[in-house]
Amino acid sequence: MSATIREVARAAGVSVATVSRVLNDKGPVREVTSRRVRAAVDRLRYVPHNGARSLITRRTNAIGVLLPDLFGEFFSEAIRGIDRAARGAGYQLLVSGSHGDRAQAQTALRSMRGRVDGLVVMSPNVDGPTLSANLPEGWPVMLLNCAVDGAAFDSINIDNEGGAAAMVGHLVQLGHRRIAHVTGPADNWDARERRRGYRQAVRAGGGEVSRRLEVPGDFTEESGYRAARVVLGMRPRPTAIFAANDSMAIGLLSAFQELGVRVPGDIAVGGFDDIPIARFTTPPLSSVAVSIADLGARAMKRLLAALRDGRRHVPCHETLPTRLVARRSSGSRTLKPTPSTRHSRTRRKDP
Amino acid sequence: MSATIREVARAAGVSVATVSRVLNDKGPVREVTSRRVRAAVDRLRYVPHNGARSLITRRTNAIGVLLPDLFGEFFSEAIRGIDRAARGAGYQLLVSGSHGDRAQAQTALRSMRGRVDGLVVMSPNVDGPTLSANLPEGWPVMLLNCAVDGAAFDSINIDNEGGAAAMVGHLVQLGHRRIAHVTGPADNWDARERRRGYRQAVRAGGGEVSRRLEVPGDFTEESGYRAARVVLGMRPRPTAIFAANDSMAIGLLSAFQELGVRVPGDIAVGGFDDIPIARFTTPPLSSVAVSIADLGARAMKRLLAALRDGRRHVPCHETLPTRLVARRSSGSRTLKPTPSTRHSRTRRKDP
DNA sequence: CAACAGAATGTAAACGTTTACATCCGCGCA
DNA sequence: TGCGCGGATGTAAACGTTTACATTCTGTTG
Repeated sequence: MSATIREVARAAGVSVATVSRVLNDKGPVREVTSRRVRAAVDRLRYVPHNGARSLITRRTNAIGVLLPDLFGEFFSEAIRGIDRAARGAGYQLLVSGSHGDRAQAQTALRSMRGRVDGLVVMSPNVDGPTLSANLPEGWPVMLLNCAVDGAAFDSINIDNEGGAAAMVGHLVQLGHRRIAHVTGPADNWDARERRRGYRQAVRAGGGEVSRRLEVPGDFTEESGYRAARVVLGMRPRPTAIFAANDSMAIGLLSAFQELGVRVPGDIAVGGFDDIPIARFTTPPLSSVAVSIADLGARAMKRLLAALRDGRRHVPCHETLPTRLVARRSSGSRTLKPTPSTRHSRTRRKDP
Repeated sequence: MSATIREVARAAGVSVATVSRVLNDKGPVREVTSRRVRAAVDRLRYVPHNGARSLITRRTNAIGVLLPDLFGEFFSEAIRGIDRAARGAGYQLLVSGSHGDRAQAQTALRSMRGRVDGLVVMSPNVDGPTLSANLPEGWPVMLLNCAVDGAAFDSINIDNEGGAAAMVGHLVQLGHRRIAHVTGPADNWDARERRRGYRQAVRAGGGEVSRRLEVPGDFTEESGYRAARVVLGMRPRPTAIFAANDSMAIGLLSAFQELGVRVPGDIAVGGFDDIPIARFTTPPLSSVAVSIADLGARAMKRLLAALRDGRRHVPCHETLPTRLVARRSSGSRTLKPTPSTRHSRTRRKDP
């Protein structure tokens, strides 16, 4: 199909070693020879075979990315950040999404062997031991927002608990004492952490702590939509709701709009993630900003550093801070932002 | 680092050929031998080296995906669809995003050699010839939503023109005759096609066709936000706007809300893409649905088929139909959808 | 018991690179 | 002239697999 280095060598009348030297400019080679080789390369449209090359160099210049799923803003942002950092360092991305069960994850992991130099793993619903059991020994791995089990791996986590506490604290400060919570999936680590932050902040603020105020959700808009009716049915009725993510908060807003319940007049709403659309909902949604793209980029940077350090790298753990973004849905009396700042962060280029 | 097949062979007291046979279960091997080999594999935690394997088998079981960018709903959906289909067939994805200029695209292309069996290319702002010049000869390639130049490659395109015409026709049917259009970037193929559909439908409906009704945008929410004021300044004022994508339409809605302009009462709004959030805006946004994930999945399926056919595959072109989704922003008098159907399509699992 | 078929296993040559080492050549210098 | 030196180039051995082919077993049959 494609030309090999041997054919190029023959065409240029030199040895394969010389061609290799020209291509990677290593070692001495005369100008005239170099030109002859380059001409042959162009003529034959030669492109080096990366598989063969990485077999001998023991470097692939690729990073494997394991994701539990490929839905929505969150993962697309994460990939974007990872890709940006990887590209900057000359690395490619081998992406693998949707690992429902253990077997799938294992298969994906195995297929990475010999194709990548390191791994970024992001799976909030897979526990650490499972992972480490399936991982080849001594691979550079960066855990992203996983339930870390210990010091075995490098990891970066979002400060879910702190962020949730900040949002709930914000609601408390606005005078709310009965604050409902729409939770995420029970097996999701982020969701559990956020609930912990919620409980802690409610307690700290002297609000009512009760399981009855916690409505189970699953991170989908629909579950938020349904949760709205549940919350409205509570007696006495909560004056605020903290949804474990923005998608569910949007579901809440949508339901309230339909039911004629005013936000934040009748009930205040807060979300988590600050997805781009949050500033465009009606009313604009108060949320907790986590720069997912930065999270990804940072993970990749640290992985690359670990790759450079080699065996003498020591794993470390990091928690990324969040930022409270108060908009109208929580009833905060912040100034109305100007259009330019309102939109500045949002860059979407898709048709 | 990791064990090799040779070490496994030695540990099991057999030859490498036997190990290989056990692992790929090809050729006859006694049950007892097989068990010994498997035990050694487990003990050494052996995982085959895919690079070496694909060097000799000439198959990588990976597909390269070239994207112009990694922003937003559109691309994440596309990747999702592609990934789903690829995974189903046992293929991995080598993703490469953000190819601003030609050189970057070429670099990305080159780095694919020897790592993938085929390519899915999606770049609405790169012309065909440029691409084909950089592509290794005879590679299976599927063009996604590109400005196809001819019969050289396989391609799948969205029916941008038809979709835009459907939306504008819908507005015409509701009585609108002065319909403004917020365009996409000038160099974007989708954007140009949508404008063509807009013009054609306006003409067909006996509406006013004029360059002055076309406001330049760039697919960002912000450009839609700015376009709102431009449109409101037109005299006589248009009674409807068709935005070339939903992001810009959302920008329009946001601006109108701020300015106290009622939608659809004072002005009707239509978008394109039917991104998940469209049904949650206020008012819900009328749009043109294109199943991006299906687009990706379909592309991958056809690529895999082409891979199977090998040399006797003939390239073919396909146009994917769109579906008009009339919601309240256009003022259509459709029944209010029930909650369940409203939400059914939206599945997001991100925190 | 010889011969043989077929199953089980081993040997070694690929695949397309990189690179340590060997070789060759021209040149300055004793 | 002979020698050493360093720059330019070639040779061949890796890298970790698969697989055609050769070889060795194990029964079965004449």
